[in-house]
Amino acid sequence: MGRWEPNAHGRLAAAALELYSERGYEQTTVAEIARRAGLTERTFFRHYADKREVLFATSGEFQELFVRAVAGALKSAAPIDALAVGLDAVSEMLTDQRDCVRTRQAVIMANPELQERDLIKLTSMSAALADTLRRHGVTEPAASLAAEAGVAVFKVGFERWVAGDEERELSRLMRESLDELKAVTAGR
Amino acid sequence: MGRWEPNAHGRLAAAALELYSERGYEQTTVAEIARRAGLTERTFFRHYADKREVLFATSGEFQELFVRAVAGALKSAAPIDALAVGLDAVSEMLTDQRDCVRTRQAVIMANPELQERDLIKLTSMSAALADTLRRHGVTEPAASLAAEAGVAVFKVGFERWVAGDEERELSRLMRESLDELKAVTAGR
DNA sequence: CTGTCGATGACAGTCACTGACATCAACAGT
DNA sequence: ACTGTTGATGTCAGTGACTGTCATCGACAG
Repeated sequence: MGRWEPNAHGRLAAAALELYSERGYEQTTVAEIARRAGLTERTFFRHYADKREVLFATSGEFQELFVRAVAGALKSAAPIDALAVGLDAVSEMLTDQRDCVRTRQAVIMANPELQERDLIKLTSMSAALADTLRRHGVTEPAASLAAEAGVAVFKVGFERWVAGDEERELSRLMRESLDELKAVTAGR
Repeated sequence: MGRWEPNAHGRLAAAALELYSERGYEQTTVAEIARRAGLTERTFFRHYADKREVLFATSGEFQELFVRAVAGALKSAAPIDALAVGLDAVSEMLTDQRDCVRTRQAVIMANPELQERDLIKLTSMSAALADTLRRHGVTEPAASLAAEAGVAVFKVGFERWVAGDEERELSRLMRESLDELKAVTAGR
């Protein structure tokens, strides 16, 4: 057995989400998060680069899933259809964790600093998708634009899922959003 | 004559851009910016909410120009064509200030915190465009998606303009980007 | 001449974040 | 069993962004 309680990383993330959700992001100090996790402030910053990052621990995993799904589909599909496959993959992942995702999103939406961090994660996602498209022969600027379009569809579909009642499936909302984007860019 | 030198706001913005550009954003303290502008740190924060915001003083004006152009065109054009008119309007505005815009963009690209702020300004722009589309009868989610698409085209066109040589006109790059987006969402 | 106003300065305080060094269980090699 | 190393953590003293509060004092209205 180790010298310390295991999973300090996860304990910090859980404590942070609780506190941000209970009293708000700004009203929570890093020292409080660390104390609830049974650690010190200094140790918090050894696990997370800053006070915001603790809410985005899984974003790398999320990005990888999206990118892998798109890369797999690209061998036999047009870029826009490969992106649809990726959107389907992430929809499934999010559907499994609906309550946790909603709590987290409520915290993010309540604070501009967290929204900024969220946006740069989506930009990172867009860059990774564009890179994948390029590796499969899509040229610029089509690759960047397709990736941006895919992320835009994700943003709108996700927002509707979080805001709406539980009846509407995420994957269905994603497909509807993609169809709307196609319609609107076609001039309708 | 006033008690103080005029245009404290502008002096702070100029001093900040200089210092960020000369030695980098992180290596510059707010006290240094204020001193170069002949003011104190406390006064800096009366003019700008934080150290980042001083680089985004004109973003409100920029957003208004874009929105107004789109709103004007919407009376007789489809959403996507109205957005094209807006892109043309902002292209003209930026073309007039090419050197200053490039300096500023180099500073932003060199620092993640500034990129985050840039992204939330673009999101604000997207929200304003979506609102304008809704006011002109476009329903959700088409309005949000069209707005996101317009901003995506702006991002890609602008990036190519800043990165490329001076021969390529911004408005031309914007139109090319929009055409590429149409092509890629149509499945090609 | 006088009272209000508005932009600024002065100053103390909180908190996010960092660097440097100390601690000490676990573990490997002998 | 002895010992040196390792790695996650604690401790502590910073720096700098940002805020609240009160003082200052030309301009300007009446």
